Amino acid sequence: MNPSKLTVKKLKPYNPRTLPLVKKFNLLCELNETELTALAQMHENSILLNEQTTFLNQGSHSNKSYIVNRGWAYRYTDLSDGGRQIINFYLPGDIINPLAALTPKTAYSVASITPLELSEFKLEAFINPLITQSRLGLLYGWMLSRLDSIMADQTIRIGRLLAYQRTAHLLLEIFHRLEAVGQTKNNTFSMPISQHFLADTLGLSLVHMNRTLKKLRINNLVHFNADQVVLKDIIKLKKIAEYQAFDLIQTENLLAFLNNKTNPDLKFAYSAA
Amino acid sequence: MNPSKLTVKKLKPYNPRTLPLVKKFNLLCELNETELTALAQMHENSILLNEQTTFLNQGSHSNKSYIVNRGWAYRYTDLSDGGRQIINFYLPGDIINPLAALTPKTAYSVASITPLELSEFKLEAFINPLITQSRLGLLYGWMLSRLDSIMADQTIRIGRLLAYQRTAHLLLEIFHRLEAVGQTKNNTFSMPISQHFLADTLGLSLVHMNRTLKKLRINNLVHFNADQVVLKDIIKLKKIAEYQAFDLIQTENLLAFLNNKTNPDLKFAYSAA
DNA sequence: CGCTAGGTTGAATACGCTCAAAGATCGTGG
DNA sequence: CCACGATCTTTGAGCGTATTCAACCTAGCG
Repeated sequence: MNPSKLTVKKLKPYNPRTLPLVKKFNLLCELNETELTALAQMHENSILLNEQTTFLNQGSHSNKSYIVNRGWAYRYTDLSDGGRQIINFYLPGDIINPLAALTPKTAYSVASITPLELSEFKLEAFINPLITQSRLGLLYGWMLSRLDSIMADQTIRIGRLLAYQRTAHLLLEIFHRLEAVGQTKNNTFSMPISQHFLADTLGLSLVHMNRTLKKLRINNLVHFNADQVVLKDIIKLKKIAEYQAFDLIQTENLLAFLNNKTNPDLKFAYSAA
Repeated sequence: MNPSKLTVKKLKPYNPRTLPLVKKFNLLCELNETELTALAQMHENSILLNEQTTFLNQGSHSNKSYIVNRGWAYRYTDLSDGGRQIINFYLPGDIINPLAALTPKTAYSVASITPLELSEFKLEAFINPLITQSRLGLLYGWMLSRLDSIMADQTIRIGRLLAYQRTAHLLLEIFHRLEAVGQTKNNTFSMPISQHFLADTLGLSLVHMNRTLKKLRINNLVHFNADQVVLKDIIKLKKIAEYQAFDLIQTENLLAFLNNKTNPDLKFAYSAA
């Protein structure tokens, strides 16, 4: 990693509830003070990265995980013909390399898209709060499971949907993920990536990506202006994309589910003996 | 789940070391008696399923995880046009729904391909051994991370590789995963799935799948006989597929890595306070 | 003002799909 | 033992989505 592209600083005082990860978790259940403190501790240091900087290299060793506080990042692999496949994006509130401490090698590269503000943490340093405060462990596990769903949806998109559908599907996913951290407004969000990134995510050529976006524009489904995206008809988009993904905000009763997990039985199971 | 298709029985006495999951872990580090006992306990009950039976339904609630002891299963989603996308296969030694206890909904359906022998377990019942015996927790986390890599590879395959490459890539992945549980011999393994399954995995039509397999056969790279697959030139296949996936058996020093994780510092972090 | 990165469009090509039909294999029942 | 159906495999032919190649346009920046 080029040191010139990296700044480490202590975060200035902040309200934990404004942290994207906390916002996301807070949608799922009302966090108490102890939990907020533990999460705040995971955010204690901060890294600032320039845009377009690879900070995790395929095959390298790293036992560090990162919380995205601001900006976008992506995980990818380069191919011999000059092509690139983007595996997934990391948006504010996402965790990069969540199991780093348990794996000897980083399997894919991760780079920033925009200027990026990360909190670096070592899972092993937070294992105790995660397992002793049962709901935090559940939330962490829930998040791992969400990542798995995001990956599965990516497979569905590029495996069986047409370019037009794929694109609608991805826009919907990004919309809902940003919605969960309060970064949408009137079906509008900021998408700071070029068409090249979209193409490399959806397994399309740049040219076809462009034509596909044009078609969505012409059909009055999506409006693009600079990096602002407006989803003009979410219902129709979902129909086109066969979008059936887990909708975070509408998750009927994860709250009830989580509260249920704090029954004595489970407390015993999750708390340190 | 149709009860007629399901049998629950106690497993007859067995040597834990013959269990696929244990075999896989044992390649990574020499398990001690305590660890073997804990793993054996996770295998205490057994479910037998007929072939072609869906046993986890998209959207349903389930807090059960399963270890695959014998047979193949797959996770998939059906599409409105009658199509299907297979997200991943579950082979012996794999864990289905590893975080079930932490998630309110099963996001995708899972079905058996062959007759299937599973061990059902609830994660919460094994949280204590997993966290107090630090290496088991590491191995579980390592496995979650492996699943993530498998999903990422699936994205690379169908996103940026040609049908010919995709097929080679998938065959190599299956080969290495079976190798890890001792189910290969002389570059040969059993693949009990029709071409239809391969097509739905790789995002190809059945017809094109067939032509692609023929091309691999003609080029003398793979030999098919009934459900036996022989990889006749692994080096060349890897080159064709740009296969750079994590090779379990060659994992240079996961053992050293794991042993390192048992230093006093980490013991403290992982063991119950 | 000229450079660079990103976006847009046209035209030819190719990879993979659909439709269609014919073999192969296997279990089952007459 | 053979006939039959079901499932899987194989092959041909025409078509369509997406690719590649090649330009040109636009906006931002030094």
